[in-house]
Amino acid sequence: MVCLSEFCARDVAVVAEALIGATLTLDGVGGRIVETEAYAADDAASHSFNGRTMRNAAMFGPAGHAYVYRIYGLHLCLNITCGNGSAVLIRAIEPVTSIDAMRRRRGLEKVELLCAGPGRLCQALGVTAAHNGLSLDAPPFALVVSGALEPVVAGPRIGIRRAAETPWRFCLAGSRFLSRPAPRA
DNA sequence: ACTACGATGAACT
DNA sequence: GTTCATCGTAGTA
Repeated sequence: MVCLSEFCARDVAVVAEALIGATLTLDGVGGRIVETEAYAADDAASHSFNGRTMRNAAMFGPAGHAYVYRIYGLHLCLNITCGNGSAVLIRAIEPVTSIDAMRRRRGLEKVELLCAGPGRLCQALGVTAAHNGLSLDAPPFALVVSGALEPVVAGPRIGIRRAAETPWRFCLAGSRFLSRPAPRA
């Protein structure tokens, strides 16, 4: 496999789909990515749509880095940058490693819910605002993309008002770890 | 300075 | 299905 920055520096919808099945960890805590969304630069739903600002600066930095932002004043969301103002939101992970650490942060909870949602997975992995801009190809992060061709279903993105029909949410077909039911194929 | 509003999650009915 | 906590950011003045 080519290096991560090359993998990410492609069409953001292609990257979002290709990231399904990849393994993401932070300090060894993490698992398999099962749900993503693509946000392009020329995309009315994207934070980068109105140009570079203090908050979205990481989206305009190198591909393969973290873009972390706060939403609704309380939750954090983690994205993987794809260059030129585009990024992939990580919406759900299937917990694999250090599930005990996730439970310490999230409380005793069904494993299906530990990383089922962008805010939940940030809490479970221990993502903080200090991780904004860091490479996902170096500690404390590790991101290993899957060589296998995963069965993916696409549908509309969650929780946006503009460009609401664009089918840029990608889910691992049949996964029990999604933030919401997968769109019907 | 002021204001409106989120790429959400949890706790309700 | 509904409500609401909670605040940084960005747009406006």
